[in-house]
Amino acid sequence: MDPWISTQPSLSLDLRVGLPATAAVAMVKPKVLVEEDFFHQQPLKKDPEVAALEAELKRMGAENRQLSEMLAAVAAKYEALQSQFSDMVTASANNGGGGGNNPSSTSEGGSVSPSRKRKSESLDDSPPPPPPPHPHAAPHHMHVMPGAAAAGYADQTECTSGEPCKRIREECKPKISKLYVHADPSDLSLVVKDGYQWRKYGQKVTKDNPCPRAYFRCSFAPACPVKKKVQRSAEDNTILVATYEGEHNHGQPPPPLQSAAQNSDGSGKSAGKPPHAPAAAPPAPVVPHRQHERVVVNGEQQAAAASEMIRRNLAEQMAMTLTRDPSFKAALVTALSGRILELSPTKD
DNA sequence: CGCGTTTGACCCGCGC
DNA sequence: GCGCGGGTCAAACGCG
Repeated sequence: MDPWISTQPSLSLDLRVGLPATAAVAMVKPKVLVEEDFFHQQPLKKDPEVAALEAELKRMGAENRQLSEMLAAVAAKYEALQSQFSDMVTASANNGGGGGNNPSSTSEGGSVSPSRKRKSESLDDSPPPPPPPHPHAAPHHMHVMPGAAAAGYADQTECTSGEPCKRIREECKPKISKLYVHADPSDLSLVVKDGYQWRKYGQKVTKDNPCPRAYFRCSFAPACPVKKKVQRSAEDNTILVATYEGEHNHGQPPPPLQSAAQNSDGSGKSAGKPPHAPAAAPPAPVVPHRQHERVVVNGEQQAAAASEMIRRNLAEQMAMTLTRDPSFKAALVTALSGRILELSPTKD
């Protein structure tokens, strides 16, 4: 993600307060160009007013440069923090993931096991098999909804003697993300096309929602621990809420060449045996919430979508960082007040 | 016949 | 301890 920042050498700040961050970042230079053209097209009216405006423009330009430097500093800080964060993530993946200090989810490695086996396993005193190395390759937090707990990177505290295991289980919960998909209300199939192959293993009517909830497991790789719950929104029947748990430990299945998006969800019967792709898991291929039953069908489009998401996230984070920076605020206030004073009718 | 879905039953955690 | 509700299992069923 950082490459995008580095490709923006001079994010000349165009102080458009109130606009979305993405827009503010996207349109930088045009305004300056227009103003320059404005001056160039009126060279004859070189009266004091124009001179004053020119001086003001120079002043603004200087401020612009200053703000750009501040922005660069913020971006550098962001990069540093980002790399620090990824280091921590990889470190924790190496320590906790394979270290054997993983009290929950030990059953994920085996193809089967969960609850019912647990009883017989508890009778059997054989220790649970060591968990497979947790991939954690690429956190796909992009489409994690703010309310959805992304507990994947919760600090992996050990089970201290006094701590209730409940807490441990909570912290070691697989990463959860939510996806909102717009679907035809007449379509009763709880199908969310996200590019992976899913096998339905259950359906249940829950208390708070008359619409049934469907349970899916990733059927692309036998050992893939990812599960998915799909349920229509109680408020809006046209919205499917897909809740993903865990991370894929395999690559995305190749898109079908023909009849794209027909079978991409695993709802199709002929799942077949897809070629194995043991590469590190890419982020779950999708999808800003509220896609309109639209599937990213090839890698290029996925890359583009992911890149777009990254840029958007980055822009939003930078905007947040900037708005939290008091010095940036001060500079902004100075610039704006200067501009307001300059435009005020009492000016003489 | 093989594979995926359906669906009723069971298990287990949690709150009271 | 008990009941409730969510999650999972597995036999039955359907389809190609």
